[in-house]
Amino acid sequence: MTDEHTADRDELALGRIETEVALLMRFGEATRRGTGTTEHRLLDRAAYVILRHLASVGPQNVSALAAKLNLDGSTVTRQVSAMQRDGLIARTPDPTDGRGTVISPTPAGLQRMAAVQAARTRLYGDILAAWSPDDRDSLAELLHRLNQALESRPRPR
Amino acid sequence: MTDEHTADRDELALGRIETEVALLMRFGEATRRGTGTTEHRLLDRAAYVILRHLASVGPQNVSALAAKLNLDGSTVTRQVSAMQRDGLIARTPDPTDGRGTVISPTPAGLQRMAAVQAARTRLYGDILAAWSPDDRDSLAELLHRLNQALESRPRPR
DNA sequence: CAGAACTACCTGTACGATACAGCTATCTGT
DNA sequence: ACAGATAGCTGTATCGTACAGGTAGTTCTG
Repeated sequence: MTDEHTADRDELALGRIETEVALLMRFGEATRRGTGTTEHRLLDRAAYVILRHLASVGPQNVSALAAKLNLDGSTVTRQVSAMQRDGLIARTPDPTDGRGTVISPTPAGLQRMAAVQAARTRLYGDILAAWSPDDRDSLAELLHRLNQALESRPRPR
Repeated sequence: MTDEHTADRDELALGRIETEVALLMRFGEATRRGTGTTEHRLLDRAAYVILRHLASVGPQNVSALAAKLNLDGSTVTRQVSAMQRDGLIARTPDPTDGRGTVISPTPAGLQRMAAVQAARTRLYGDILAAWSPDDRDSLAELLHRLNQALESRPRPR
């Protein structure tokens, strides 16, 4: 912004970030698809994210979940139905609103979530085995800030 | 590994990384889905990735693309067919192998790819407007290293 | 307080991206 | 020259998602 070198450097960094995020996304998807192996036999990803959210902020109704996850309500309805069938969450009528249904994680659901989380953490430990603690911290911190930046800018258009 | 404090700190960082990557993935998908708005009207994501790869390493056959993108050959076949229909790539018989088909980007394809790339880079510039150049560089670098680490460990199991 | 407008959820349906299985044409090694 | 491998295509199935429409319950308004 102040001089041309800085502008160039920024351009470059942004391009690299764009590239790397795209690449990471590819990896994530490939992993998700390809890994029927472990976790995803236990818990498909949507269920994992829903459980994490329920665990962190407490029981929620379908609409709140949908809003948080950026998904259509109907999608969440179905995912929640599947999770109920699998005993991962429980539906109870919302006492304060006859239309609503409150979704709560079951102990089994929380336990499965924790197991998947642990497996993933282990996986990262494996992948980042050669990294210094400082680098790990930095990555965690920068990703956190990136997500914050993304969150505060939900409508890119 | 050497002392308990380090181990704890690592655990923590790994957990955070796991969380943030999952979150980033969610964002990416939500953006992809929700954004019929701009880029994705122009170029769906698979096409973008394919074009990027073709642009960076030159014309490829379907199998090579599939391997690189971690996708089934049939998937790539269909994507490539759609891209051919849209004039983004051209198929030519492989002169050195009668079975093969070489996929090359067309000028139109490269141009669309560049436009999407520019749009994305601009978007990141927007999102990271408040970041210092140093932080941007760090993020780019760490993401790059993360992807490298992921790549050298393609089969987590 | 009655009807209108809204909201929460569910169900039907459609679509896109993907995988797997099976096919044909071609190539390669013995 | 034949057997087996490989490249690509097509058929079919699945999964996650969205959108449209329906029903029941809630809130607002005159």
